[in-house]
Amino acid sequence: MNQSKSQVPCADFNGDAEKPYHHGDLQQELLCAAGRLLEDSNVAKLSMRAVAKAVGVSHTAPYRHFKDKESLLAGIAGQGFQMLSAKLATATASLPNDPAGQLLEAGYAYVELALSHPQCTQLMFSGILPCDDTYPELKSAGQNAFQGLKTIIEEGQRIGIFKTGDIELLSLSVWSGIHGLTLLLVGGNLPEILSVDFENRDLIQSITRDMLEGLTAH
Amino acid sequence: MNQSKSQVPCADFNGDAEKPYHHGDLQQELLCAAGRLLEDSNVAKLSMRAVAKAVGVSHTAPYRHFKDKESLLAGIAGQGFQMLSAKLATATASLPNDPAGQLLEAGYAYVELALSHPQCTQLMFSGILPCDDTYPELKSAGQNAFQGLKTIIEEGQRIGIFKTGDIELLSLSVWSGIHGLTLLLVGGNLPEILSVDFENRDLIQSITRDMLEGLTAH
DNA sequence: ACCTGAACACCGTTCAAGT
DNA sequence: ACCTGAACACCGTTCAAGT
Repeated sequence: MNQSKSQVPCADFNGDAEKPYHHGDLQQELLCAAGRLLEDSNVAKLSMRAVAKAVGVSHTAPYRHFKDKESLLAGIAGQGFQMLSAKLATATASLPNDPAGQLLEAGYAYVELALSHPQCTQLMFSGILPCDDTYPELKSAGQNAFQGLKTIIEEGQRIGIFKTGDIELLSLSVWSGIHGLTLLLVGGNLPEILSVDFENRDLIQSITRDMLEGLTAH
Repeated sequence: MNQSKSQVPCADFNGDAEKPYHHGDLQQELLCAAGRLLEDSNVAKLSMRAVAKAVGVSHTAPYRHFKDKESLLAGIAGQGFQMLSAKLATATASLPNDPAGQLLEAGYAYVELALSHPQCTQLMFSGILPCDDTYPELKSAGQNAFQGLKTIIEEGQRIGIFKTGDIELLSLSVWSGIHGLTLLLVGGNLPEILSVDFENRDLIQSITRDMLEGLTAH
């Protein structure tokens, strides 16, 4: 899958591509390479210098495009939130008029994305990055992702299958549940805690059902 | 600014030989100082050398007691899990025969501890530390914390106020909800996402109610 | 405008040597 | 047994200088 950095045995293939002094779109290439390197290890071990080297540029070049390392990380996290919004939108659109089903699909989407980009997911919610206006793009990307959930709850209330109540609070309850499960999965905490090795889909299904039904006996 | 040992302004108070060559309980002191320094910044910026300096020992001394930096971090996280278990136990004991109330108290306890040690909380679930047998103490501390929740669910089922079902799956649903809310609070993601500035207690209460009642309209 | 190389002040970790 | 100091291979970041 990803052995890209251990060694590059046949690195002579750049003979035909005379790298010009000015790079094409260095900013985007740095972001892209950084995202890849991030998943190869973890946020603590991602280095500016390694990113620069990965795109074949001097170790100070990134500072033309990113104020510092945090700013680069904010760029990666922003992309993560955008992917999340997109996946949630797709999941919602796939089951029109079925908010309960949409919730389940949203859960799948959330977990799937998180497990395919675990380090990025950690970064997005790690508190390393400020959530205020320091990185406006990061902030709005996060808001968009939450909006996706709110839309589902709103629709469920409108057609009368979800209980009434503050939409943001209900959305937060649902998000917390999915988010908590996702981070436990990503963090690898579950295998040591559950005595049975459940499939991820079963876990999401179980949690979604509990969120809909509640814990109380009837 | 590197005058490390050339001069210390008022360092004569060690005349009574307070500091012997062999330190009292260096391991515990390192752990303690590391926990403090961690909360002063974040896990990425915590350095072995700074910890050593904080307890007044050479920067290589910590390696007598911790194999590497990760091992030190595991020690901090382990303490965090122990505190969590203890708080959950206290919360549970405070309301005997009232599992629903215990759930709410457990939620308060979880959030309270997390907000008073945010960086430690991030570390505990960051995936930076392996959850397998690499750090047995860390693993069992985590299991103990989860056990606290399972006990509440079990009791609720026993007296018939919680629905039947696999205890671990139900516990996981509950934990996910509380955990998700907690991490969103700790990560600072909520202020940018909720348009109203709720009190933490109200958020926990709202989520606990939703977990008990469920989202479905009746 | 965009990139480089040297430079500085840090890191984590190892190891021979001191007490 | 426990700690130190020098050493090594890294970092992030700055800045004068090159194209």
